[in-house]
Amino acid sequence: MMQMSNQEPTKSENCQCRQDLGELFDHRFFKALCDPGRIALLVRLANCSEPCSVSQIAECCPVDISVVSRHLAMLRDAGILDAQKRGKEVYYSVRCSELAKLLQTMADAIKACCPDKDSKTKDTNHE
Amino acid sequence: MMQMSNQEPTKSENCQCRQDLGELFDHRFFKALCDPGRIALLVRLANCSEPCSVSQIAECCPVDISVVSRHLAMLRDAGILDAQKRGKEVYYSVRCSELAKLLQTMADAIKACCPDKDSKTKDTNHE
DNA sequence: TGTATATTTGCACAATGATGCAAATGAGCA
DNA sequence: TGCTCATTTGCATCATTGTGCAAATATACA
Repeated sequence: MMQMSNQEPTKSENCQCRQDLGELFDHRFFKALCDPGRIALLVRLANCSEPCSVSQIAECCPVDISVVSRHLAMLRDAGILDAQKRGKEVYYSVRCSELAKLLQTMADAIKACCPDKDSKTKDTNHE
Repeated sequence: MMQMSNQEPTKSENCQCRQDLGELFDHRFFKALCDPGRIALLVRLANCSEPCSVSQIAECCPVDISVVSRHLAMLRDAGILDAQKRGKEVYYSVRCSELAKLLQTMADAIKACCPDKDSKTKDTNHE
């Protein structure tokens, strides 16, 4: 999941949100991040400049390493993390660009739904 | 929750993400949106230009109205929706500005963590 | 006050999710 | 091949969550 499907806002209406909000806001993405432990893993990896192995990540976690492994796999399946195998170890890292882009797209979509355009709409369809 | 706490990136380091990612990414926010039914409610309300009552919203939902009421309350408690009572009815609407701002802040925070600054960093700390 | 409508809440039950342990799988190395 | 380490997976258990029904609460109105 988390395919970005780079679709421009159609701006056929002055409300751009009627099109694809349901697809953009995928509950699986939010489900992946609804657990405090998984959030912690994301933060841990985001603060890390390099990919980290499961063991390295699990060092600072109070839970069993199998739990960490499962959580990392969930974040990977949600498109939030990237995993690459080097030897016996699996190195996880945050898919920063994709994640940032998705959040940005969500922010823009919600912004486009604002009834009062106080948030400085960049496409001012003046009429 | 969902207090925005308008803190500027400190940019003391070239990685701005080390500060408050853990607070910014609140699992309660994601938990509120991890259910497909609640996502549908958010989309429904975002597509609506005006606030809608619980009954109006529940009309297009396959679940009991009590479930809708509970879901709306969860989204309200998460800071995603606004509720205001008019007579016997409670009208819900999306807190567009706040929601967009939160998503934007998250996007920026993740963007700042990108190891390769391919995503057009707006604050180019050139060195 | 009594009635009707809108919404919320208590409760029970089913479904889902998180966790730890142990076993299995995969990869490097002697 | 046999051994070791890293990671994943099966399984059982416990906790959390979603759901619907019924009752309770809140508000408007006759």
